[in-house]
Amino acid sequence: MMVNRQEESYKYKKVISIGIVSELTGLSPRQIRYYEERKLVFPDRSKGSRKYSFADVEQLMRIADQREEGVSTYEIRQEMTKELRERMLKGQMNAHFRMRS
Amino acid sequence: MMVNRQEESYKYKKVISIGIVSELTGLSPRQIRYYEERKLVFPDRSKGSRKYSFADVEQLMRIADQREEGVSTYEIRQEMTKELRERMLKGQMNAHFRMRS
DNA sequence: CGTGTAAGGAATTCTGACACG
DNA sequence: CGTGTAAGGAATTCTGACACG
Repeated sequence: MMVNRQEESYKYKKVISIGIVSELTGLSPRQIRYYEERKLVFPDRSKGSRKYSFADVEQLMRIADQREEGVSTYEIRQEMTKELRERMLKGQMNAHFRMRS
Repeated sequence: MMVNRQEESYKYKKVISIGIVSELTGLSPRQIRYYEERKLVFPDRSKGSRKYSFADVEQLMRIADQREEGVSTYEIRQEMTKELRERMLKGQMNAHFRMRS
């Protein structure tokens, strides 16, 4: 499951405009912008307009699923922060004990 | 070097507008459109406007290199057709003899 | 809270054409 | 042949705001 650097970068390169993201996710541009306001996605800006990565698109699809289940943007944000904390902790443990994942 | 289907698709999904492709390749929109006219790239259309994949971007970078070396669009096209013929022939041989690549 | 919409402006993209060479 | 540019129009995106609830 290893991917070369070039291949990997496709997933994270922010090159997709909001209209296409809207088509890809089924979310309205309004919703997509609102989720940014709530700090759930972080597009780049290219001359004023938002640019998203495929990773962002995946993230937005997860958000859409959770919203359908009635999860609030605040709760989604909490969950994200929590997962980030866990990943950082795991990273620290790896650094200390040279664990293999 | 195997990549899952999701990962793979990022490379070929046509989601990038011409302005971003221009930034990514250093080519002008005019040049990019011209190379399409010469049948060197084949963007999709989303409501009238061209959409490119990362594979297209790579292809355009190769074209840019060749053009700098003085290769004409006609010659580049010939080379592409030739490579396609070879790949198709190889595919046929695989089908017949169950060769492993 | 989450989303729709109308508003006005700025930037993008499209095509066909003329220019140069 | 390959590329720049001005032209006019259409579609996109942006922001801040009002609306509903």
